[in-house]
Amino acid sequence: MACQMQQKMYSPLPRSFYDRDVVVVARDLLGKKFCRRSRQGMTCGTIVEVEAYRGADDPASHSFRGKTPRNLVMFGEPGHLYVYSIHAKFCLNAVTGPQRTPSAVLIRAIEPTQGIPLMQRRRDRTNVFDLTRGPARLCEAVEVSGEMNGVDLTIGSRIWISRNSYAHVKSADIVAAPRIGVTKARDVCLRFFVDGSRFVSGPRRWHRR
DNA sequence: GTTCGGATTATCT
DNA sequence: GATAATCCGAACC
Repeated sequence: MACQMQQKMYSPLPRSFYDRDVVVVARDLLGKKFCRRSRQGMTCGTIVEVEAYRGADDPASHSFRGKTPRNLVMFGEPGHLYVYSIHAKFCLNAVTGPQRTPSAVLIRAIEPTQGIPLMQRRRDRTNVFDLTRGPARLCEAVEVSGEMNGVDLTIGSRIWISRNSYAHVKSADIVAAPRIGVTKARDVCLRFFVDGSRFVSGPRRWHRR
């Protein structure tokens, strides 16, 4: 029985989860369990901060100027991992749908729940708040790099996202704010994070003017 | 082939 | 909060 429950908890979210509007998926990803199994061991955490990147209508999105070798995965099937490099670091996204729209959710921060010693070793940091706060820090902590670009998130072998019955995030607990680091479309609030979480990167409050 | 800038972070003050 | 470090992809020639 316990085994069955664990099986259900760890099973990856299905393709249909990702095959929806990118903003819906982004908000729905908050509170879900992010899982990464590597040769060194398991690292997991609760997703607390994300950003949505649309397609042709979003000048801040990589897919805004059409298909290139770099952003090819964004144009493909939803539910795949899109990894890109920036400033000599990596960031990881989940490709969303529907209708093959080139949209994706950037996962900016998780609250570590499993494999913390492994994360501390990879990051060369002991402070738990410095392990997975920020997209590039997260990638380093869970060992995701460019080689994993395009991996299917619905298989559940190396990397996946699952339901999390212990951390249900209500709509009222979600704060929307402008995306961090983007120079275009600054006025659009497509960054979402769990209100009150200490594991969120950047400003945790944002006042609408 | 060269230039340019970015969905960042660490390390200062 | 400001700045340097750092490297890859895209755009242009």
